[in-house]
Amino acid sequence: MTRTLSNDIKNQLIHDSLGYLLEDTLIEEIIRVGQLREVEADDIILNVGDNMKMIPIVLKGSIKVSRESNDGDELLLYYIEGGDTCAMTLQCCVRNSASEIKATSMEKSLLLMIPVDMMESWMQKYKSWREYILQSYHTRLTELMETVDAIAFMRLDERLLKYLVDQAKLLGSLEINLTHQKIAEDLHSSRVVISRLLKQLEIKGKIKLQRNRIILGSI
DNA sequence: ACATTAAGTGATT
DNA sequence: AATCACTTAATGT
Repeated sequence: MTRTLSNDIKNQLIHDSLGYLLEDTLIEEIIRVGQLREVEADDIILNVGDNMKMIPIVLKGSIKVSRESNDGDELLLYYIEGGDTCAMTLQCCVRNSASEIKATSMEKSLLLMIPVDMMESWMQKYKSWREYILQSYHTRLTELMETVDAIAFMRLDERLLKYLVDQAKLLGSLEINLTHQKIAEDLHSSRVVISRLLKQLEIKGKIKLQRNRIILGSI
């Protein structure tokens, strides 16, 4: 939660990220009720079992959404980037049920929190809001299918490479600062296996390995 | 110098 | 592809 940013900056940010998507009167309402929230890298925004009463829209940065099993095993589902929101959160907000997913920030990010109560009235009032939400659902579903495909049809080494490339694209850097352990968690594999596959990728010249860091040759 | 954590390796299932 | 058990390397105090 931050109050340190001036309202001017807040308004500017909202206009920049959402202005071309949503009608002006709605933007004004968003500015009125939305709260900015700054998160650091690796902050947990939403955990499994949480009850959210605010819907986050990502203004800056990116969020990782993952599934978690009872015993703490994870699986990466998809990412959310600037200007986008998470449909799953929406659903669990409206039904006021516990979250099925976990959301973690990948980098220092800026979120705009919208109280759930606004949702329903906006759905009625604003065509652009309905379209925005629907579009969000669609995007999420498409991305989800892509991950399902990856899990079902790709070998783990292909999946790993895709993961690295996605990561690089998202954070806009060929240097990926992750441990093998973290990668193994996202892909729901084990560290040893990931280490070995990474070694193979290095031998093939696709990446360079350092401690806590992987450098991609190209995207 | 020592402890801690990340990464590498061989063997086994 | 996963797991175990162990080694080696890098890093923080």
